[in-house]
Amino acid sequence: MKKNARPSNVKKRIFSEAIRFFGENGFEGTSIQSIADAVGIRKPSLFYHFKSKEELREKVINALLVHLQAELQKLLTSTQSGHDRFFSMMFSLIEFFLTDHNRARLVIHEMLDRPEEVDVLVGEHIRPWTKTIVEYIRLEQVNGTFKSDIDPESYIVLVFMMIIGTAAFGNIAAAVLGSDNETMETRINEFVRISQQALFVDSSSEQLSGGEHVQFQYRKLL
Amino acid sequence: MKKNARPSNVKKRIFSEAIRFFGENGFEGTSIQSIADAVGIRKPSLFYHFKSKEELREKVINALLVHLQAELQKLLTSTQSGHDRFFSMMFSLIEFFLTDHNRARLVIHEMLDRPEEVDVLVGEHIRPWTKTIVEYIRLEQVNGTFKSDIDPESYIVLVFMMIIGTAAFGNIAAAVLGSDNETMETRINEFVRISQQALFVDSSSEQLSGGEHVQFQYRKLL
DNA sequence: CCTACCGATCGGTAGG
DNA sequence: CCTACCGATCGGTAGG
Repeated sequence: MKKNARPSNVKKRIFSEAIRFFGENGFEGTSIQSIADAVGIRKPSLFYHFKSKEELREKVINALLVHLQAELQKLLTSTQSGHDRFFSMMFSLIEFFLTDHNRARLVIHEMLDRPEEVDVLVGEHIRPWTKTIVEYIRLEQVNGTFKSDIDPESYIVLVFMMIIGTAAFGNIAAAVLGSDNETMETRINEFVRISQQALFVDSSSEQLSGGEHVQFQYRKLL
Repeated sequence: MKKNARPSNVKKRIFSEAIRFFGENGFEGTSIQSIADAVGIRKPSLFYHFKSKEELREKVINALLVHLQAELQKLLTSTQSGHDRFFSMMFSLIEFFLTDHNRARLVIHEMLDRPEEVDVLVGEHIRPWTKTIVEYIRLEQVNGTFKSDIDPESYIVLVFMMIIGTAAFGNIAAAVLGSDNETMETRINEFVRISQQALFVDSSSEQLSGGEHVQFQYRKLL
């Protein structure tokens, strides 16, 4: 009976507090004690659910990538044109990281601390999806819709960097410029503009339709 | 006599080891002991030069921004056209972070850990330069050389994210895509392409001249 | 720049 | 899930 029991509430709460603390302060900057305090249990009780701090880290980052993978999976089941699928995936990424900026912070912390391990996990969960996008970009290059001098792999990585950068420290970067009127919305608008104008051959027709598509969806986030 | 002595060799070595460790492992992930070991002194000796770990952190990040500021300053003294100055500053940023990826890692770590403090320092040392760039972009928008729908502030922030992202985890991100043939050079080429096509109205003439300009310079880094 | 030492906190275990 | 406890390491000080 107890063998097949689903994760207890306590275990779930440890998990969500760990995501929060690891995202906010990083792994080294987070003590098991602080997580236990936040959950409302004693420190040794935490080791009943997770045998070490390291295991907690691994399960947290793994869960995040599985979650993202599931979000991307949803999109494939709904039959769409390549065009729609492409922008849906782009939006899905934006939504995932922007709805909780600690996700982006967590990923960045992990990429800094354990690049090889993150590579393995991303390879398992995310690489199939990036490959799909790469193939789609190549197809549209042959069709003449997308610019021929795009390097699809680099393009995806750079777009990804803009997304997690915006999510992780978007709100702070405004002060860098000394302008108060720069909102998150204008930042995302500019991101959409940049990533699309780097893509479409005809930046006056196709680009606009794609732009409207993405803008329509991300507005739900704001 | 000793009062006016310049920073001793030991102090300098503590400093450079601190940059290395803080960049590689972050502030919380670095112990004073490990820095002392790397320098070849005992731990308490370090506190003769820096009164606390916190002071060491502040001086390290401050020195990095002063260094970057100095690099940007150089460009203003050499009289150039607005066009050349713009691309020189872009290149200067790329060079600064790509010649030592720990600089980018350090900045990212600090932005994650102490956003407000980084804001203050960037405001002091970097904001004047971003303002110059913003003004130049607005000028070229009026001239009709740059696209009218650019949001200059957001554009600069997003370009900055691509640069430090590439410098900090550029080499790792290649594995994300499962392609071995994606080199740092193609990544930077794609970065230049994206950031320029988002800028120029006429992407077949001006863009190419700008592109050649930047490409010519960053090749020195590779 | 060193030896000697400090209280606090770290991740983690024993045993219930 | 708790109490009681562990060795190791943390940043930092005293005093020379």
